[in-house]
Amino acid sequence: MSTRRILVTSALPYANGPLHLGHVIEAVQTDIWCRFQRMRGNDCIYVCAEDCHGTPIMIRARQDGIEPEALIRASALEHQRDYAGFAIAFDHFHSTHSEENRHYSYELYEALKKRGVITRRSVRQLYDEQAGMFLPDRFVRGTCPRCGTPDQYGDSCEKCGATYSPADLKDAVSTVTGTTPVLRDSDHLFFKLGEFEGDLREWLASHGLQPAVRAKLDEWFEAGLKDWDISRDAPYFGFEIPDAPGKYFYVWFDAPVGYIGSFAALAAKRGLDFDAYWKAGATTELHHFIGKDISYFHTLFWPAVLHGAGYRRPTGVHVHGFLTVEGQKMSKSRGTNITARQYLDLLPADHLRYYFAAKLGIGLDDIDLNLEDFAARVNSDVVGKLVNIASRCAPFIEKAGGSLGAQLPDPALYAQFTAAAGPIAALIEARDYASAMREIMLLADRANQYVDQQKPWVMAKDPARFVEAGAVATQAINLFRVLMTYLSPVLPGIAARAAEWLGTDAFARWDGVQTPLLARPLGKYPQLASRVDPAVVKQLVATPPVAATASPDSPNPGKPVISIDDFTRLDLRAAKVLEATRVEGSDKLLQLRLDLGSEQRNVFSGISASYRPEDLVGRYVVMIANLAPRKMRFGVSEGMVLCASGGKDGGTDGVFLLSADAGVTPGMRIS
RNA sequence: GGAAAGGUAGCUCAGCUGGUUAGAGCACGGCACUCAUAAUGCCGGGGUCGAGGGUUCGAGUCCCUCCCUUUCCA
Repeated sequence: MSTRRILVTSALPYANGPLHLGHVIEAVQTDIWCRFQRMRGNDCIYVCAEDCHGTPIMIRARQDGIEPEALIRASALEHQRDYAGFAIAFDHFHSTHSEENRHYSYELYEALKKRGVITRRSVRQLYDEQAGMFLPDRFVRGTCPRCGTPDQYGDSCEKCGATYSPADLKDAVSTVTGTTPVLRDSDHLFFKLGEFEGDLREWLASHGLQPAVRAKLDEWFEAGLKDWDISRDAPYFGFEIPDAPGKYFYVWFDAPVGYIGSFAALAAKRGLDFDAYWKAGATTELHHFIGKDISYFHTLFWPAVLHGAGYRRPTGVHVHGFLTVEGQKMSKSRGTNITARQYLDLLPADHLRYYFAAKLGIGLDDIDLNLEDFAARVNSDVVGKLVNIASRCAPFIEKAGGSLGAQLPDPALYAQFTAAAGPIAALIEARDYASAMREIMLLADRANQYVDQQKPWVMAKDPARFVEAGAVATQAINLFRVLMTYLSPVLPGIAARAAEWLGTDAFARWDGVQTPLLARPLGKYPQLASRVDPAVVKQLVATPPVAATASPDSPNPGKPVISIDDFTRLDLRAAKVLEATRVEGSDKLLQLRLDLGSEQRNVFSGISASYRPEDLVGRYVVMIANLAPRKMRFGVSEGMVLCASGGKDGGTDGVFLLSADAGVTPGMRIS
């Protein structure tokens, strides 16, 4: 088999928030494939990068009172740490805010311009005069022009599903300043996607995209390919366009270029041949793993841009569905927006990797993380079936002298297991991991049946039959080794521990299973994996742990000095009380509906003893807007209202709400 | 609104181009075993395959209508 040279990417995480399990499932899908390719002897490179540009980053940095560069640096570190926690084995993780990316963004742009597929025309957009900037759709809210639902985004209505232009919105408000935006014209640069329809059709015809993706593409072709707006006006965090001062590349133009930039940085380090991977006619493979939300960019714009600029096009674009939790889409207020870190703080990475693998097929269907199912599945498959084969046999090896036997008592059974190497490899190659896991677990059942039939524990009661029991164990452990080889791309942590026990080369190569492990001394059997406690799994969607506070009994607690950065982590806002109601069943809590300007929040506050609900409506309070939502018996509290209180030591009873002076409007920042 | 995907045992899912009594894992019940992280093995109960029509000798599998869920709309 000739060695394939493969470059693989997964979508770049955006630098404005932590990694959540939706990012993780994609990275796991990609990582399994890459590890598998390497075991097969292929030369497989996996790159990714931090996606750093765009208005949201700029606004977020401004809100946090830091430079965008500081924001993206911190975010990239956090993302890489979390990816590492899930054993995602990147060859390189780069940044779209890098010299390499600037270089290739310019190069692609220049090439496209030379080819005559960049055009310029005027666009009328909403402009925030106070902030001095054009507003992306997501930064405008207003009333849906069709159904009249208030407080909708500038591009579509959540209620009736209508899509429209922000200029059509009624009572539009900028979420940046809270002011009413005006219409203003500006020249934009466009990529003439329609010029590439023939090339795209030809490319699609020769590449095995998933049927659902293909159907979607047909739909897009049917509708006609429109020009793509690739520029944005200053102020914008990104790359300024060389021949268009004051204009920047739209983040979606330079984001996929991040794949190139990241590879280029790696190539410089390793001395790889750049052209062999990226220039037209390249014989290497290029595979992108993405979520279905961004398939338009990856199946139309990206191949067209690459082709237009004289670059090679992707070999494969592999699209997966979204991750849902407990049957619902991930939602902060429901507590189902599980971050990578939250998971890693509670449970081992391999367990989730297995669960995802067991559910990832080739379709675009959403994948549900059902917590009960997760615990049952992992405990039963990974621990009860797979690891059990090894752990139940290890004692017999020890009794037989500590080494694997010199031959297999049942070579035919072993051959059945190794015969699966081809079919299982084909399934993983085709990214049908769910089917592969099913096949593997069927074999795990067979291995347990074998042990059960042989009854080595009966043999081990008679010292004269220790060797016989050891032979059965040798057979079973070899069966385990075959299965562990198939699973090692999925379970790198367990595979690493098993390799310490069986030998470092035990799972190194896919076809290593052709040679059984015999007459090899084994170390002490290690705990390879442990069961998960369903109660712990439940905590994934429970209240995020509240940061430990100073010990309550220290008088006037002398809290440590903090930096301005610590302070700016708090998003303090002025909020207007829209509704206040007593909470049935609680003598302390009031339920408040707060207006934050851009949104409304539901907050529970323990002020019932000091305030009457009817006195609160209409007044302003101070709230922490970025406090993690907390699930309470009566509902989810999405923030916290600040009060002064004397406490029992202060000698004063009651709590006292903080408020703001006249002139304040809902959502104003407090600093 | 337009389009797509899906609705199969309590749960998570397989069921290819229509063909014998609809499958798996988990959960559940019984039995066996005790080597193993209360693991494993054997047996079993459990589904009008979203609803209603139609095509066919025969439909979970094709067609139509409807209901529900999810997603996409640059």
